[in-house]
Amino acid sequence: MVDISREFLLGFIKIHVLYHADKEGFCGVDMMKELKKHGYRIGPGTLYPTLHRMQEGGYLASEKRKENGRIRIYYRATPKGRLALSRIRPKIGELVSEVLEH
Amino acid sequence: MVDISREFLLGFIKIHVLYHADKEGFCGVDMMKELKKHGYRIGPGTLYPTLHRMQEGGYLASEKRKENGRIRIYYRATPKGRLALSRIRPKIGELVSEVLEH
DNA sequence: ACTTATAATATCACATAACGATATCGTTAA
DNA sequence: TTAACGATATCGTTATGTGATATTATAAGT
Repeated sequence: MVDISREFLLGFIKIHVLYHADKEGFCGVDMMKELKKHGYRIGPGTLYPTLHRMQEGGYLASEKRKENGRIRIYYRATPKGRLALSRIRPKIGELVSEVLEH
Repeated sequence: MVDISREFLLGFIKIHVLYHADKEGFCGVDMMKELKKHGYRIGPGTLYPTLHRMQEGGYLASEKRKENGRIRIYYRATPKGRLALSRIRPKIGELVSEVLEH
């Protein structure tokens, strides 16, 4: 655990993934860059298995696209993924009202 | 994973734990009740090892107290725990501005 | 055409964590 | 003294996290 607060924030990463998968779709490297912008350092050895599991769990669907000759795998949220996101939202609200506002 | 969004929310539970450990201290059963109020079902087999790990990681300190004859172990946040919490707060803010507000 | 560089994704091996079921341990009530 | 109970601990299995490394495919250089 490199960063002091890493163990608390792994779920946050997945939620960001779900959100972006719902909003616009992304491939692995896109997501790593996006997460880096938010201050999360996540390596391919963590991200890719996570994407695979989220897909197996039915939260994400993937599609292979050729782009500049490269094959890239794009992920989108499934209905189940969107449902999960909608259930997570109020929990974020609770966390805020407790941890941020008090 | 019983609940659809459980895997995303485990970190939330730890953050609630950290928050309450900072604010008022608690013992295991208190925490289970508190989390239940927030809609998280967490069993002793998950909570206690988590508390132990958080203590080993230096986030929590514990103190045994006798209460109605029962020995109960109370947990408080350490300086490191409070530091972690202060680093987590802005991440919650980011999550909100992205997932809740957009 | 062949080699090299590069970019995206996948896998391996090990360590750590989640969690239901069950056990332990100490105290009070009968 | 022992039965019941409440709080915490442990076990065993399965799942997850992670760095390091491999694979795959195209593009660029010679």
